[in-house]
Amino acid sequence: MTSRWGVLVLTSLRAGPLRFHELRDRIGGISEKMLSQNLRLLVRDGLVHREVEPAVPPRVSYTLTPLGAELAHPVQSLLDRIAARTPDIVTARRRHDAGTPTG
Amino acid sequence: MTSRWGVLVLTSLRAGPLRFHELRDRIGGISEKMLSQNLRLLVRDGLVHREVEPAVPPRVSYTLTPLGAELAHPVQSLLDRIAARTPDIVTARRRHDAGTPTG
DNA sequence: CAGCATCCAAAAGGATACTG
DNA sequence: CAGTATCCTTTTGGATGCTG
Repeated sequence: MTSRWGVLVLTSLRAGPLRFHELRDRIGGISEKMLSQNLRLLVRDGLVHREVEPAVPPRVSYTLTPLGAELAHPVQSLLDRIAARTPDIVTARRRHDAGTPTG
Repeated sequence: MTSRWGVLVLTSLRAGPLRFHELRDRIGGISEKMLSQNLRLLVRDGLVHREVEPAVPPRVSYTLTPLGAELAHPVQSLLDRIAARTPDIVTARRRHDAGTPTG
C-alpha cells in the first residue's frame, strides 16, 4: 500500500464495488499491469475482496473489506487535506525556486 | 512526500525541532542521503523550516511549518491506524499465502 | 472482459568517500 | 556537524502483446 496507486485503488472503491476496467477508468492513467499488481497486494493484505462471477465474458468485481474500509477512511482524509493545501504548496515551491525571496 | 521517508520525517518533527543527526537517529535506518534529499523536498514545499545557527561546528535545526503541522496530523493518524491493524494484515497475508483456506 | 508475461525506463534507496 | 557526490541495486511504473 506504500505505492502511489494503492491509495487510489482504495479510495476509488469507497463508493462501492467496481469491475476491473471500471476501476481502471475511474483512476485514470494507471496501466493494467499496475492495477492488477496493486489489486493483488490489497487482496493479499485483506483490504480488498475479489469476487469472480462465473460468466462469459469474465466478470470480476472488487469491494473493500471492513478492514479496507477502515483504512481507506484516514487515507481519504489525508488526500483531501493535501488536495486542499496544494495551492499553498505550489506557492511555496515557486517562491523557493525563485530564490527564496522571503528576506 | 510520496516517498517512504518523507512521512517519517514529518511525523518525527511533530514533537519539536530536531537537528540533522537527531532526526537521522530518531528515524533509524535512513541514510544521510535520503534524509537530506527528503528534507530539501519538504523545505521546498513549505512543510518544513530549516534554520541555520551561525556556529562552529554547524548547527541546523528543522521544524514543521504551520502547513507541515497541518498535513502531519492526518499522516500521523493514518500511520497509527495502519500500525493498529498490522496484526490483521499479517494474519490475512498468512492465510492468503497458505492457499486461502477460507472455504 | 480480465489479467499475466516480457522488455524497458525512471525513480527510490543504499554504501561509501569526501567537503566546508 | 551537516551535508554533497558517486556508484550501484532494487523497486516502480509504463508499453505492448498474448491468453482464457
